[in-house]
Amino acid sequence: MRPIGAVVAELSEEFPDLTASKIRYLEAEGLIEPLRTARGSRRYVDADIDRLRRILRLQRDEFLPLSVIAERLAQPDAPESGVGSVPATRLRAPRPRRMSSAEVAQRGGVDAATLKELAAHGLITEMDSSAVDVCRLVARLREYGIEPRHLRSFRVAADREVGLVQQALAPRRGSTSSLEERELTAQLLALLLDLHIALVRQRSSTLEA
Amino acid sequence: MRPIGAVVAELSEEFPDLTASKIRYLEAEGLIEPLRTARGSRRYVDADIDRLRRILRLQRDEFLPLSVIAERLAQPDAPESGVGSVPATRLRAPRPRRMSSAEVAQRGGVDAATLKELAAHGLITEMDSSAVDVCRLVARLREYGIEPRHLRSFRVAADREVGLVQQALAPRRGSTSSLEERELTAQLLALLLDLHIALVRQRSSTLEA
DNA sequence: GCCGGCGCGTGTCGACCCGACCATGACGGA
DNA sequence: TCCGTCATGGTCGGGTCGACACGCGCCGGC
Repeated sequence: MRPIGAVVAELSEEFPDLTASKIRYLEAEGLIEPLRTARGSRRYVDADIDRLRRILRLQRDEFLPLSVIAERLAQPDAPESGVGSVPATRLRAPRPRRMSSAEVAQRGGVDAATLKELAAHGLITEMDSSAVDVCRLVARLREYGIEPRHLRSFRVAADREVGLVQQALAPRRGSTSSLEERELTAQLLALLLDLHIALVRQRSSTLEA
Repeated sequence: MRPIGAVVAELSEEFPDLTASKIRYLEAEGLIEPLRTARGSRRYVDADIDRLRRILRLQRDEFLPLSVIAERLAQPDAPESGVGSVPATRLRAPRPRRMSSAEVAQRGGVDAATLKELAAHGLITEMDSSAVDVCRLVARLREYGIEPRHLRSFRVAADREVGLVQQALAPRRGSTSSLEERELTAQLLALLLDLHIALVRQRSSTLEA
């Protein structure tokens, strides 16, 4: 239950260039709504401070624009860590362009032999921009001693992941537009990706101990 | 070796609202420097296109300001794939807190039975904040008819992924500080995660056709 | 009487878009 | 062959929008 000046003082440790002006602006943009005294003076409770702190961190650490921050705080879906949306857009956006093998190899920074190896292990099925990404990643993994043959299980995992989505959406087949279907596919894949991430994190944290 | 219009055409698939004006602006800001013909017309080679694509992805997917993008591209640390940093921070950041099963179930929005099922399938091994994430995701996947038993392969995939990292870093064991080691682990996991994403994308794009 | 708070207007910076105006090269018709 | 026109690309200056900083004049309380 503090006035705006106290809020600035309290948060100025973590955010030295926070000003009352900025806090008012955030309110004008609908990101916070503090209580008001009878005279119109703003009063902030602990929950407001917490929310404010989260907003400022998202700005400072992740450079998010306020509009995106607002969205993210509005959805209690994935409140901590709040990544979710990133794999979603990443999965949805780029519609791949077909290329020649030579182009893929060149852009991906690998030689023809490596490319053949990747195809043989099922890591590349289409020659397009996603294949270029795969090449680049494989090249970097090599620096750590990880070879394409070690990565076969990734192919299996990806196949299952996509297969699961296909299976889950099979009942709706035909009853929705193809646009909606693409959207649904992207959403489901994003969810599964988050699950994958969460599981890996769980494993790797036990690994540290 | 294409003029600016061709660049716009080529990239407008992935970035529909890309304009020549914007490309010129990015050049003015020092993010790209294409060749020039004798007459002064800009000419872009493949490397320029790749760099441009990375810049645009960082803008679209991570909302980074150009100044930060410039920095990031200047350092060859984790330049490729552009995503890397996101799973990296996601993987690195939250140090898990241990909780009771009841708390995990409550926070994750599932009942005790579901939690037991998840543990039985190996999807939850530790009762901590990552387990809460898993619960939430599973709950949402249920809306699509995907049950915990369908997700066993995810456990396997996560195990292999972490195992691979462990194996790859085994030779360096002891020769580096534990801090560096954690950093390396996070980097490698991020790379593998990107690979996973790229593979899934490749699969799902063939699925559409 | 001074300080903290209020709203309001104006200024700034980043990230662009757009229109004006000029140069070039390819074209089709007189 | 010459000429008009059109598509494409160049610079330059102004306009816009988001995200603020700052200063003003005005209040109310101690």
